[in-house]
Amino acid sequence: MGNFTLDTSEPLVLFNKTSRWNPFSMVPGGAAADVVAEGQDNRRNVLSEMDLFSTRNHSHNRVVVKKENFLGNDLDLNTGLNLVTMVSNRSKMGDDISTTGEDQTIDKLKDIQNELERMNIENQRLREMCLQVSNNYNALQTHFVTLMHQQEQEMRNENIQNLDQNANDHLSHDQVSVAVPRQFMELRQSTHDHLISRDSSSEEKTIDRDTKTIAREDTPDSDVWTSNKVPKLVVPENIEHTNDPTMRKVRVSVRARSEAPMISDGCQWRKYGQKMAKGNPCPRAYYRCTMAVGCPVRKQVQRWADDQTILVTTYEGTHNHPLPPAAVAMASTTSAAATMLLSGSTSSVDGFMNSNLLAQAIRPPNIATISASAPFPTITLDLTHPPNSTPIFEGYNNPAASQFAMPLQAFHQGGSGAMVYNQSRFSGLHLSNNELSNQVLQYQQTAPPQHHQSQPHASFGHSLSAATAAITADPNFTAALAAAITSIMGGNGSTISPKNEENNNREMG
DNA sequence: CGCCTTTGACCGGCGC
DNA sequence: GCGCCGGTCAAAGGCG
Repeated sequence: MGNFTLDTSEPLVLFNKTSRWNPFSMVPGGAAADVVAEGQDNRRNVLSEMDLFSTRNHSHNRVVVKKENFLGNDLDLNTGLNLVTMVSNRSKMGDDISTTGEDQTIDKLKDIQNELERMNIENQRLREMCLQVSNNYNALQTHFVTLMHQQEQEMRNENIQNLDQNANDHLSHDQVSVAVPRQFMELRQSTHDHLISRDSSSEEKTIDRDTKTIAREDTPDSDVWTSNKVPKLVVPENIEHTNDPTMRKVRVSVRARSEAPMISDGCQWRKYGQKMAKGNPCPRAYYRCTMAVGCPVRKQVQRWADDQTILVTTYEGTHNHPLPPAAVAMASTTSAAATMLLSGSTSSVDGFMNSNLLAQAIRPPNIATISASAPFPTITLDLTHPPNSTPIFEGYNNPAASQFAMPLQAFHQGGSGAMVYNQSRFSGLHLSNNELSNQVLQYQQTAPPQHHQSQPHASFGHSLSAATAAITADPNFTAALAAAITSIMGGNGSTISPKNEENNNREMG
């Protein structure tokens, strides 16, 4: 696998149907072996392409020589350095070479030509596939960004309207989502009047932050993301850029069955602590996002006490920087869940999810736990009940596959479990199964569709899902293609780097 | 050298 | 006030 060189940038000259490949006519005037060996790039590339389909492990630099040996051995012709002389002599001597030998040679050459033509066709087909996948990826990315932009625009308009018209109104059910965190945190101790005043200030903050968000896209800060570490990043416009400490109090917990010590979510994390938590024999690891200086996002990773095959990842906070495409899915998921938790209203969930035609297709119940008994309001997405047996994010060696499959899997229905809804101290929330499901399905519509295309099918479907996810997640198309091929070929691996795996295995047991 | 993990110390909230 | 607990800090060391 690692030896593949898939160069589709140039037409394959010698494979071209219009130019028949003839080893004796490769170099007009003779000296075929010498000239080829000294390297005409086109020809060398062509021969390298041949190796792509060969079962033999050729080195690129030696291919030409091997070809020569091939002719020499199989056709019983001396094609060594004296090839010029041989060819020349043959043309002079004419009948010295037996006609049966020539026939055999011609037959074998024809076979080789046929083989090459088949390879050429196959190569063309692969190129078309690559092109199509690339186009699909670009189209989906554009669509996704467009939807996110629309959603942000809607939210901004809603904020402005509320600010203009409802400055002195009572809190309404459809309060702007970002205004809710403080509102929620103060519920138990604030009077109605307090809520009104706080809400107004929150709304002002919201608009102010929106302005900052827009400004940030044009600031030199974004230049950070032109580094070669992350070739291309997407500003998650649905994700609020805020350092508001109240937002950090909301947590989104993702529970997933995985042997991997840590689920790769596309972000860069630095571990800053580890503690033994009460009631759990497995240590809890603390990570902070290191993709930008001052990013407030934290996450905790811990195996579940009741079932240590289940990994619980708890996110807290909102990224204050653009995210790589691979991280957008998870960040969007957690952000939407957090906002949903805080707003308790479909109309205020970031414009993320409005009503949709698929709502009736929901096969409840989902798994999402909202807990107010924890120190901080927490919504838990339980991904341990995959719709079709094996969780998608396990068993694929490309992190990108898990990055995308994991959040999406939470939203695949198929009777995946029950939505546990605990409102104990949550009088302010209303969140029905239907609402969550509506939002969830809307998210599905905004996500690259190939993910759920793959769901109904078994192994190949999963492979395809992993492949398409990898391609979608990886801005480097070549790398993504390699990952995709690996996935299709059934590679195994972890969702994290070997180093991390080793370390985390030691830690997490 | 930069980035990461490790790990003991420290801090603040909470219950008794 | 004290102890427990969750969360964070920061120095030390490892790694590529």
